[in-house]
Amino acid sequence: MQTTQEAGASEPGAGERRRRELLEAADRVVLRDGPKASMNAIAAEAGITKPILYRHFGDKAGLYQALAVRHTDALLDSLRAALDAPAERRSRVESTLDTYLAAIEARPQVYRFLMHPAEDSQSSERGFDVGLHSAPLLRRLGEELAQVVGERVDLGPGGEQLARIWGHGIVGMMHAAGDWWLGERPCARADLVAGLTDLLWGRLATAGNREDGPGF
Amino acid sequence: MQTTQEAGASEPGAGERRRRELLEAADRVVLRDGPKASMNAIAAEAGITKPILYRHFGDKAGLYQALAVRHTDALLDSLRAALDAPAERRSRVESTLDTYLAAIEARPQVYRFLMHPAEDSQSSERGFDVGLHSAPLLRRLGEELAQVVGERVDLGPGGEQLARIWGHGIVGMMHAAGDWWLGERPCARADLVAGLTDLLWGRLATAGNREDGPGF
DNA sequence: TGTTGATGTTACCGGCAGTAACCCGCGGGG
DNA sequence: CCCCGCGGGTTACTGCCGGTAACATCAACA
Repeated sequence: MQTTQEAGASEPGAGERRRRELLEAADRVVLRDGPKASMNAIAAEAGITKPILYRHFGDKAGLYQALAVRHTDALLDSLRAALDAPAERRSRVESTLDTYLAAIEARPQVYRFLMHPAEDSQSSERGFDVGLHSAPLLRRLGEELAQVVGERVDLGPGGEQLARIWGHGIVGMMHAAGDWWLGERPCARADLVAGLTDLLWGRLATAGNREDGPGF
Repeated sequence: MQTTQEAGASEPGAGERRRRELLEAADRVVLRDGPKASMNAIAAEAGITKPILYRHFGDKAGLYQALAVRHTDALLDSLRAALDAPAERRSRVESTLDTYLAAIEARPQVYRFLMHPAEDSQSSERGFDVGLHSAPLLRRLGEELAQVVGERVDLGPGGEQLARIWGHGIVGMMHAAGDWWLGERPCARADLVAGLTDLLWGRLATAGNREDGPGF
């Protein structure tokens, strides 16, 4: 076995490499079978059997979380790049939205997996800790955006909290609209981006009522 | 053969009543056990056994959908009321947001169930029909809001499509922010409502940059 | 050589969704 | 009066999944 080329207790990154291989196999299966990929299928794809997966990731939620972290990191890098590009604010928002939509458009299976992960863990708690149930991806995106907004935009007193509200709100808007758009494809990506940006730019407040209808 | 409207056993609508009883039992179980409620548990709560549930609802997704429709209808009624109240536009938006948040605050278990229902069905299709995976509740809310906006607000040419984009976007914003808020409770409900409304009213566009930081 | 520890396997458990096959009371026709 | 069909109900099963215990293999080291 070509391994252990250097003496001592196994080379430093062997475990890490193995882990990455497993994650890539899991990725392939999830990409092929959707979120209902079974541990057996993932293990088979990786050329091993279930207990090894469990030794590496604890349980299914652990594997899913590891997968999610990978993809979320990648997506966050893209989004940060768009958010940091030198341009005026509206252009940044547009290109960030477009980056997100392009990502989910390119790999809808991955996206779907990220949005509906494990759901359970134990969490048999009372009504407490109702949180953290949904996709952690959305939370991370929301917090990240909140941080960017909070440290760059002057929102006056209480701005930190307002930034968090906006961060999660904007991310949710992006997500839901993207989800719907990905399913129905009612328009080009650019149209969706423009529409959402208009919404964020307050066009709902300034638009007039229609002559017909009860008004709004 | 219809029926035997006399004689105690079956009267017109008996099936409907039975169905409602079953749904109420299912509701109780879901409220108690969360989204992982099993068909066995639901059947036991209803005082019957599994196959009857399957005769009534086909499969678990069918039961879940029936439950979801009930709650979604109820929630939609509340929201429509808030949306139709006579007041200026901003007040309507605020009271609609507040109604939604009050609902999820009052019954977080029901809310969680509605947001993460079945996930599977068969749907082993290719990349097609990627849609309708997530909670149908969000889709319904989005379409409903799109309709209200589209028929009341003058959005110029292409307004129908823009209204749909906004409908789904606003609903997603409301949902994600509510989800986060419900989990962390970082502020009072009214603060969240105000923050989101500010966002929709374009405050992101008009806010200035902070002196420190790279600007936005 | 024998021990130890990592690595991998088989074989199993409990629980779930979903189904097949049986069961029982009741009304109607001979 | 008896039997027959039929709708509502149950028991008992299949197949799959997540998760685990116990066993097997092999390298390195004393």
